[in-house]
Amino acid sequence: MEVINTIKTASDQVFVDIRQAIVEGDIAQGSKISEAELAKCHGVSRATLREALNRLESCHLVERKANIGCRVVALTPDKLLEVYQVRTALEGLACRLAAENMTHNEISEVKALLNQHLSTQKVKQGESYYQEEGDLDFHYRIITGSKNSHLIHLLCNELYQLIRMFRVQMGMNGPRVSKAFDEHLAIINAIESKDGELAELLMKRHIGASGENIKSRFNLETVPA
Amino acid sequence: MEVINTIKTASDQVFVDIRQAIVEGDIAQGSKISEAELAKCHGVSRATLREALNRLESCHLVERKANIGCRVVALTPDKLLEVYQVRTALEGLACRLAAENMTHNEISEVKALLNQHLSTQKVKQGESYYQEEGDLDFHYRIITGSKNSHLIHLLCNELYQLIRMFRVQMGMNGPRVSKAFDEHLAIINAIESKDGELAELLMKRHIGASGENIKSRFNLETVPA
DNA sequence: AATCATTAAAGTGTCGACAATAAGTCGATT
DNA sequence: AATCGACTTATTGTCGACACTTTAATGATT
Repeated sequence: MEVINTIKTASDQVFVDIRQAIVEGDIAQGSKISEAELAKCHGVSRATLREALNRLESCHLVERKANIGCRVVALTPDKLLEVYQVRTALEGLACRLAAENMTHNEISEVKALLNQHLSTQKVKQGESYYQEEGDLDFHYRIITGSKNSHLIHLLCNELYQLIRMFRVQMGMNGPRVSKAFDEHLAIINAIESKDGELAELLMKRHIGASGENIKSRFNLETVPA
Repeated sequence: MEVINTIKTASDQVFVDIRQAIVEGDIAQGSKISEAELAKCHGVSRATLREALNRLESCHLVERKANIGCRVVALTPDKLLEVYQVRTALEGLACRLAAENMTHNEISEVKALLNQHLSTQKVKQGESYYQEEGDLDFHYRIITGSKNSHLIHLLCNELYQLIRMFRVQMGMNGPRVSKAFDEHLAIINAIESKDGELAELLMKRHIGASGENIKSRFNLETVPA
């Protein structure tokens, strides 16, 4: 389900490793990154590490300032809202384009995927990891189905990991699982009917619901008893 | 009107210089970039130049492949369409958010800006450069008015120069000038009325018209007599 | 003559060291 | 005692050289 990203160089490997460490929370949000330290830690030179840092900056996982250094992005509620607004607009577009451009075959595959999710969900009730992967997989297929390579790159390479970081570190799972399945089904049906307008609307609503879900969780955490 | 981008390091300067050369067409579309050559040409080391190339890749002006090299992006009709689809979605969102978040003062400034454009346009009929700058300035203000920093960064830092490249190298100007002014006026009025939905619709239509305009130009050029 | 293997050339990826900038420490001055 | 300034330290920016990969040119084989 990962975007095909063949690792050819040392900086590729370091980039992927650090990216995962940030997404999984092994490197804390907002923490400063020491080039020398991380380079030694990963067994590469600073030049190689800096190459990796540049790419991390491209996916908005770190922020650099000249002569000052590099910090892991901090997931404030504001930033969360901002990212979800952008994501909603872009995936809404992707969904509309998918209704125009997905082949019959691709649509069938997504429907098969959903059925597979359903059975997996029944077996592993409560265990949300698969569902989360499945959700991302569903979204990934719709996005690539848009056939807009610029949009695909933007979502899959530049925004995807940031969203994953949100979800992983906030432990998104739980009550939305079954609801999400129904929403996915409605979306792929709209796409199959070539109803781009409806597909876009449903996708926006679907993502908006996730956003609201996370937001409410934020409020619960920031206002404890 | 440029995004505040203080040049602090040598790679900053090289980045800005090469970016302009690409946007203005001094470096041809699709041409390969030799690191050694460009580095010598700009009087810096390859490491510094590579830093600049990384940033150029972030704004989608060049494409890199491991062990192969770096090429200036080629503006095919397909790519043009893709970028305009993304731009429409994002600036539409920006416009809706601007209707929610722009202050009365900011709105007044934009209106003053438009009046200034009108007079400039009357004086310099036919000369489209100012109008083009003005158009970008207008869009820039709406975008920043959204107050969504992620969206602002995406549009102003990662997409803006690519759009500028389109316009500069295809010599966009001409018959849409006066029409664009009216559309700008309608947009800012919708924003002033806090009608985000309408503002978004108008902006999408406005950008869509530009897109169609460029597309038809493409068709004229690709199918000569 | 065409194809494939070998080899030379050019270009990118990586490294360690040096230079420049920012942050922290200490002492002098008011 | 507090503030400012010079100095020290730590970190980032930049450089030139080397290693590796790709590409092409060359020559051997069928």
